[in-house]
Amino acid sequence: MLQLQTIRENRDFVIERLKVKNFNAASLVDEIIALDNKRRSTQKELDDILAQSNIIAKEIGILFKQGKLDDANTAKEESGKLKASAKALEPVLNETIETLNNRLVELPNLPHSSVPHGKSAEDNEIIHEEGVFPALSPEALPHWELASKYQIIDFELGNKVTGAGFPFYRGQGARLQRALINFFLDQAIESGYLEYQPPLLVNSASGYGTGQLPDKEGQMYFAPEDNLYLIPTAEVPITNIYRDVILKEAELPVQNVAYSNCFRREAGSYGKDVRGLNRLHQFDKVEIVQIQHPDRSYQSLEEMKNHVASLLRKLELPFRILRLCGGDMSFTSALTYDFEVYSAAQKMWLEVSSVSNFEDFQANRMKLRFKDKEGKTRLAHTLNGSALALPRIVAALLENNQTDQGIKIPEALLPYTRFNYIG
RNA sequence: GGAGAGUUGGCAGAGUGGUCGAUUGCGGCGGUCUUGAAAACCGUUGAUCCGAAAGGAUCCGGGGGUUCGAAUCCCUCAUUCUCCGCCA
Repeated sequence: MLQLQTIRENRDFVIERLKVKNFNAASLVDEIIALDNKRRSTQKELDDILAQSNIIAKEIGILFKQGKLDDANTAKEESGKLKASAKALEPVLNETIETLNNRLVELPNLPHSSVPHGKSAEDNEIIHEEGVFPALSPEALPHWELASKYQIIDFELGNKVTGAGFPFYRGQGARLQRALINFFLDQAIESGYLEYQPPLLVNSASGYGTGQLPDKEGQMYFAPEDNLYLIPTAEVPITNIYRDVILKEAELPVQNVAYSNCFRREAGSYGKDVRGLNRLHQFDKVEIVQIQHPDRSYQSLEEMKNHVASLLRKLELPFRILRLCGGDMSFTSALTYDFEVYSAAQKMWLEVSSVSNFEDFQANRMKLRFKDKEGKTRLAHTLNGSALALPRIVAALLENNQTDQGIKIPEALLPYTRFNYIG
């Protein structure tokens, strides 16, 4: 969430910026400012009462010691009155704070000044494109058919055992998955990231910390018996490591990487472009997360962007980078780059990574801070990106590299697969 | 799953109803001394909110309660340790 101070001091600027996200913030912002004023005056009032009653409580202690029981009892009465008025004020204050917080989390992050205006995915700005489209014969197969031809991914079996969107990977398919995971992890480690293996279930405090809760609750699988959510991305546990943490400036940047299964209900997205590996309920992803000094977070964003680009280059996949427009960006992001690979048999661009700078939006919600050189406590910036999500990478690899001898494995993966062809 | 014991500041560890936001030690920071460093000595050292400041309020695992007053008493949840049971 945005900082109150920002909203208070830059009302018009906040409203202006959020127009880029097609969000009309004026009335919400004014309501927040009004609630904040009420909160402050109520708190002042309560603080004064408490201060008064603290003084009396101390006096009573002294009076008792001196044996002045009558005076003590008089003071008790007075204290009782103060207490009653404090009791009356407390719910007012709590309610105000609660309403204020509820309003505050409705306000999206401000988009960076470079974010293009726009309504939907069509308005995203293509900032980079590289690689060559493979020349496939007209008989080239989409990946779901290649998957069954070589018996490497079994969607039907997944339907039987679990349900749609939970495929089995088999033989060389399973080994390719494992190879990609290790390749991605090793590449990240080489770039200075520290590997974690996170829990796959998280509590609700973590869900709030990274912003999945409250608004995207329906997108997560939930285990009610234990009140835990299956993670939709490793971003959730990895970023929440730092919830309520104050880092030293010297510890920045924090660079973490984690492989995890990701679970998404994908409620409401049935029907379109969901064949094969294009959209799954359970998939594998390697995620990179950075926590950085506010002055250097955009530098980190560029580094992360370059890291992802280098992975796709090594996998020899044609790809492009988009700068998301205001309308297509997530609620929490200030600037997002999407990576898409070209899957040549489907003739479709598939999103395989999304790299974002959240600035202090997540950090404010989680109270993730650092102590700067002057000893001042400040909010840190958080960033994350997929590096990479597996299923669509696999889809593109299968489709683009199909040959008469089978599916050709790119050079960079050979040490990991230890086979040159699938088939 | 059952029984018992814990949870205090960066860490260790006092504090069982009254001036305790909290003794002390370590660590950190600043200084004296030194060519420099170490040692020694002196000082300093949590977070949040309100306030221009002075100052005030809140926080001793989370939440609730008792009391004029709670780190200290009660309830509840979480968590750690020990023992028993079960188990990859």
